[in-house]
Amino acid sequence: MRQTKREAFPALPPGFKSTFLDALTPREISALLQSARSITISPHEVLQQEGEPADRLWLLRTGRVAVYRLTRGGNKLFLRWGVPGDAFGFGTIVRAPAQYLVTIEAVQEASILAWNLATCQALISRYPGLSRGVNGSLSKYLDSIIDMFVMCQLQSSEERLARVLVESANQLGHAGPEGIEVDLKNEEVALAAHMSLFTASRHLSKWQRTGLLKKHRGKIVVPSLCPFEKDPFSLPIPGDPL
Amino acid sequence: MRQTKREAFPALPPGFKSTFLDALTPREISALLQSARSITISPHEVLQQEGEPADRLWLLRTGRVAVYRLTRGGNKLFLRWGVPGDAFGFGTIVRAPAQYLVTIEAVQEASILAWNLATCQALISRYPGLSRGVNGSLSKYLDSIIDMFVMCQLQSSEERLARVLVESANQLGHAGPEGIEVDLKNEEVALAAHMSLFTASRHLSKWQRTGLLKKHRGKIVVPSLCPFEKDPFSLPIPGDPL
DNA sequence: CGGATTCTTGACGAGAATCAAGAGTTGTGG
DNA sequence: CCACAACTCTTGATTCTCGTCAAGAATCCG
Repeated sequence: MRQTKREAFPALPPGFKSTFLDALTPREISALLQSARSITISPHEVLQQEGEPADRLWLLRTGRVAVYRLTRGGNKLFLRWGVPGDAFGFGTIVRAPAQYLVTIEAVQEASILAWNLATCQALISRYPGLSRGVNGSLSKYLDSIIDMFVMCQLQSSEERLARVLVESANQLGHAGPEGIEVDLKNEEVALAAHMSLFTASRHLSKWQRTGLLKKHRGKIVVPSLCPFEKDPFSLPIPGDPL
Repeated sequence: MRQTKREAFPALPPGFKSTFLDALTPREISALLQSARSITISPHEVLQQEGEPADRLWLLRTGRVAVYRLTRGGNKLFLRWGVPGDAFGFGTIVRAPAQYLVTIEAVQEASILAWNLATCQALISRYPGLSRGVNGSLSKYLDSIIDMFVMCQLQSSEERLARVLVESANQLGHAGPEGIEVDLKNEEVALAAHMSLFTASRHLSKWQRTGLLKKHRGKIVVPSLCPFEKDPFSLPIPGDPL
């Protein structure tokens, strides 16, 4: 119902849905959008880097981003994908002055709305619904991080990779002649599934031999036969490890 | 400054500090405390169980609790310690109707303030500062979970155990004749450090041989020589793995 | 055609879980 | 006060998963 109204906003793409805006009235959303600055970024561009002072709040309009932590060695530790409707940079309004605590990078061409620190502070004191939106978003992130943590602690590399493939197909995949195509390199899937490049390659090769999927350079194709419903890779996996 | 005022509340122990209450005025805190119910629980008692409908918001007054997830096999996946000032059960106010998504259990005798669902809803619409308190708490938890995740992905079992010991000594430890005593069984330390009982035992034995600590049944004693400042176990560990 | 990426595969080894057996500690009841 | 049971901890042997390294194959691009 409220969503129907929100679709009327020219600044937001049709079908746009955001936990972040859920607690706001259409009038408030309108005011929020007007005070935002619109940005476009390309794949591999970095939106925010952990450690930098947090002075911007973002709302992803279209496209996809990856959220990760950098290790001391400069490696990436994947945390989650960001999809349209996701907001980032909460440190800016929650515990200013703060620093970003994750790094965010585009994986697809993305369009973003941004508010600077001063605007955020003005908005937050004016619209209490904004705080509740932040609550909802933070709570969702917390949930998803806990899930990711549980996954990494309890599942084998094979299970993790399968899950990542299904999630990626859902979130980043697009229909192709042979099925759903996911434009990710082995390195990127491995990152998201928290395993080495080689382990990922081995599992993927095995699945390709079994005919579960087809691989190309920088792309994985899974047959579109109902893989959206249930994890198709959960079957070939031996006994439930729990 | 605000903290000085808060110490005046008879319902709160002296020195009590809580992110959750930080955004509220003394008057609001007073109202909040009056509408709370006070509870006491003993070690191993379960405060909330994941999956149950979230109908209570908690604030830990004194004592310690453990926050964890249950696996399908009934095993525990440790997430964090809860210390006085920590609040739990945010689902109750953030996305009602909700279910608890973690299990919380006392590890020490604990005293807790609780608000039921109806009260929460009344309070949340009345005091916008409450939302900001929730924001701060959620953001803190998110940060700590990410840290825990990073730790588990990048550090060896030895490093993790060392870190857990130091943290446990800080949070649960009490002074004894030979040093700081931590009343945890091997099984519990292993749980917190995310490793098997046996791996934990091996590392602890090794450290005991080196003289870094002393062990008893259900208790670990670390010499109180400045272990509060810096991780004393970081030294014997070989090259930095990153 | 090079040159740069990306991917594959095998060999090897480190780390940690599992299993098994037993030693040490605590508490209880006779 | 001792004997026994229950619990907790230790240690070694074994196994498994997965990361690392090395070498080379496949693909893409200028």
